[in-house]
Amino acid sequence: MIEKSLTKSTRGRPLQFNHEAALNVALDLFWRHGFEGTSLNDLTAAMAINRPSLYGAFGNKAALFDLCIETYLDHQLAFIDEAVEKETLTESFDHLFQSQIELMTSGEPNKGCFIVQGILNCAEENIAVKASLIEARKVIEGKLRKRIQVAQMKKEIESGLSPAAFAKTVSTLYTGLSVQAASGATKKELQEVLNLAKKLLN
Amino acid sequence: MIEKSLTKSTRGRPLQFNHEAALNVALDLFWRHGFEGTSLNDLTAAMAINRPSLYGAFGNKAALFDLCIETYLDHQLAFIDEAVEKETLTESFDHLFQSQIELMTSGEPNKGCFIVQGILNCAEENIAVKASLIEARKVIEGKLRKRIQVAQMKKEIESGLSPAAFAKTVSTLYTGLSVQAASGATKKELQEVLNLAKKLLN
DNA sequence: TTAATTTTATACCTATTGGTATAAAATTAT
DNA sequence: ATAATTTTATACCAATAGGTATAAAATTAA
Repeated sequence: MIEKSLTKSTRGRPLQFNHEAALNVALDLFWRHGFEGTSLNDLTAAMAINRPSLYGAFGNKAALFDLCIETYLDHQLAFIDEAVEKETLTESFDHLFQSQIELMTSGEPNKGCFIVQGILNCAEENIAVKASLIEARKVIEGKLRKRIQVAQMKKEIESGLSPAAFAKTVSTLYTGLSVQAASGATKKELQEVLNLAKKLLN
Repeated sequence: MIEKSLTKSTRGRPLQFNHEAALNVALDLFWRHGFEGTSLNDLTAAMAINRPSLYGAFGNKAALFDLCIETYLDHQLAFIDEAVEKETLTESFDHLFQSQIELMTSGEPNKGCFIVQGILNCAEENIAVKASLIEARKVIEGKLRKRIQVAQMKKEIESGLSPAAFAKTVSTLYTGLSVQAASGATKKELQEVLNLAKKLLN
């Protein structure tokens, strides 16, 4: 019953659009304009489906947004999992921030980070949406913390400082960069910031 | 003609509300819920005036928001001007970030930074609002840059690095902290981040 | 006291919002 | 073929958005 719309049905009129492609289009819109800034008319026009189809396939606007968060984490932020698996902590941070800058200065204008945009963007009535985003950030920060703990065990960095605090500091730099990108900073400017910030990361 | 509503009129029914107090109420709402997240009904209810009075006194919603930016810069961010006038660069940064953390963890939940919230918050149709906010950030970054140049002239820090890039790095940390605050970070957590980040600032 | 002037209050306007009822269209199982 | 099932299309809904027309209320100048 729950998987009604998840399992491919054998009877009835076939779906006339690609589920995943439509989801990516929705993510692109939410990314650029935020949850409240993207209307259902915007969505259905860009996804090239009509409104009841959207509700049938994705539930409602908030559920669609949640699916976009998943899509973003799985596809756009795959570099985070890559980063934490690097051999040294320096390599991890390099891969993390290089990939981030690349992603956030793609598009015209810069799209910044979908998660960060969303957290600041959504109004009070959509508190559930905001909670999903904050949870996503917590997951990311957890991955960074574990990576830092490994580095401490390997004596790569001093074991005195709190991994949680260090992870939050890295996360703070990450969010700062994404806001700068969203404010129009160029890739070159972000690179310069990153170069200066390396004092912090080593 | 232009100053029609700026000059205090001698005839006619007197204003029944305090202009500045009403503005502060509006700032508080916009700060918490953003430009689109704050409706005219929200505004008039909280300001305890009716709609035509708001339009008569402040123009329209966007003009009111612009006035709130000014109010925020003048009153809430006064510590930036204080900071750049400190004797040493270390003192400047200390005052800057201590004041910032204090401000952004005031309120329940944390209000974060009005400017940063606004930049990420506003939709495409309110591009003028966003431009005002980005301009405000540019002014702040300029003040930091000048302070850093002074420090270089006084040989307080090495003269090799670019003041603009350094200022943008400080600004990046600033915005990162404000997003962390808006995401629910505690004052203690922000302090820890700041302590780690001091490696960056010295 | 009356005329001019300014603010306040009520009621309204059009456009847009997220969401849905209903029936036609397209498919598969019998 | 026909019945069952699923998606699509059109049209609609109530609620809310930002903004304004109109007239009453409150004040000062004459």
